[in-house]
Amino acid sequence: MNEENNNYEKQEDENNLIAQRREKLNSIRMKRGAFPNSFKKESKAVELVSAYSGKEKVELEELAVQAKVAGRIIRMRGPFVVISDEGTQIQLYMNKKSYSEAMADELKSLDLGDIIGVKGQVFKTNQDELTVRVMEFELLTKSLRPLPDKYKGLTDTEMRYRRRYLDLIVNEDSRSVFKIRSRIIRFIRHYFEELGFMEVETPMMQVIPGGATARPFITHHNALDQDMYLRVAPELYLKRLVVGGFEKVFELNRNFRNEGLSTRHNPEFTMLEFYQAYARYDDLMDLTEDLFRSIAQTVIGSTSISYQGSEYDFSQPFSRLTVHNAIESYCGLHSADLVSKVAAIATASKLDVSIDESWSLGKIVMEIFEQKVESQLDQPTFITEYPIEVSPLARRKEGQPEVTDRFELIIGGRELANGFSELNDPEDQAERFLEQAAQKNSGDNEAMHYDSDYITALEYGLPPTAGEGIGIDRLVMLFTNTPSIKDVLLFPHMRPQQNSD
RNA sequence: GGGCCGUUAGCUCAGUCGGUAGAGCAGUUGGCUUUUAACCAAUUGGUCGUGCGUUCGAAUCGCACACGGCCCA
Repeated sequence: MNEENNNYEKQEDENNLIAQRREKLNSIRMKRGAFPNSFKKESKAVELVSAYSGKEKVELEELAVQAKVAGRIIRMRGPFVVISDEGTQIQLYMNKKSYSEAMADELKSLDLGDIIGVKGQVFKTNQDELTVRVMEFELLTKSLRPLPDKYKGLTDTEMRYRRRYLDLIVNEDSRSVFKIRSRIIRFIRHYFEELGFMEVETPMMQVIPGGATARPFITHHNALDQDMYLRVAPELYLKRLVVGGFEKVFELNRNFRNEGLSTRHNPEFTMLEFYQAYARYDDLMDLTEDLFRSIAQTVIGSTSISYQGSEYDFSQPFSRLTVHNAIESYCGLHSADLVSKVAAIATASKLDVSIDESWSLGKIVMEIFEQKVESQLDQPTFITEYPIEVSPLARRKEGQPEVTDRFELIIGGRELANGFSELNDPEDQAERFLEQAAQKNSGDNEAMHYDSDYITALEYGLPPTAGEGIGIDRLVMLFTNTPSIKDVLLFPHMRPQQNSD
């Protein structure tokens, strides 16, 4: 505490503007409690606007409505002060000539950014602007730091991410993105509950990280002297619940992956995963189409949306293509070009896709797909028949054991969802885990661990089940037309700044 | 990991050929007081991202580093 105070003392004189405001705060402290908390807000700006902005000036004079509102001062022009109350602006009329000398001094010392509470009568100005004629006002919180430019706002992307609160004060667009995010998440919960799914919470700290091929974060539990991992996916726990008889479950929460940052990747991100017993992967494709259509309809208000220059109409069925068909049609190939490992290596080299010749056929095929096809898939497309080697938890396709009953949904060249019929054969699963463990031993730190408790669960019997994960951040990017995952995360991960003291 | 671009006042940005740092906004003082990016007058404010180098002299040229953005892998 002492140390903090010392630092606080030291950072005085950051600049004149802040020093001047500190002076003002000090003189307030001399007179009274500088941070009063007894003001009761009786109206929201948004309520006043919706109730009275349609009324005529004379009507309002007759009604003589009294209002008690509070908010942050974001504009001052002469006797007019505009406050922002939860993003809604309302104008106040505060003419110092109509106050006592003491109150006039108080008014004069108000700054942009201060939070005030006021009481007065609602009226309309000659310019037809709804306004509160302030009879009494009280400074509730002094703002020591000046707000960004009143016209240009805060445009520096780094500052917008690092000081999100400032971004939210001055950029209504940014507020809107996070309101839509919240509505989407609320809608998804409602949607799954209506379908009879139960929301559950499974461990975020796991002894064996499973459910996805990704590098985990490692932490340590001191009392047990045990290394633990932040989960890369909840999948294996959710399927244990299906074994336990919770046949329709979903979890909507954070996953953690120890990988780089990009416009599509943040180390912690939000994932929806859901599992339904007695369903197949094609049932989930139908559900996914309906989910996207419903989100667009309910949250955005239209089944058509535009995203970074593309238009997507979710009232239309999504196209469905196998991995092989997609590569063939987007790279101008024939089925013979991917039929064997030798052929696939030659094809990769022809397409200038860098691969490792020790990789399996399936992995080479997927590398070609990811490098040459995925980014070209603009309109919503389900890609199916993923190779078994890259799908260690998915059921084999009937009569075609080298591929799985799996799909991914690609929109705008990005993976939005990944689902499959679950592998419920414990012996096949054990072999797949062994294969993953072998890859891990040979240096692939994204490969899965062998999870023997999960095998035990499967041995008790997992009913035929289908499951899916949907990346919520990317989904929100799509519906808010934002180019970077940082735009839809309130506090995206940033490198620490130097000289921050 | 590689390439390109950016970093100058609280915010948004100029800064010519290397020659002693500029504007608007906000801030301060005064005026005006039913304005709409309010207006009028005066005025304060800078470790030019950090470090090293070249030079008589560096915001400007060179090198390295940091952070951010975009593109590629």
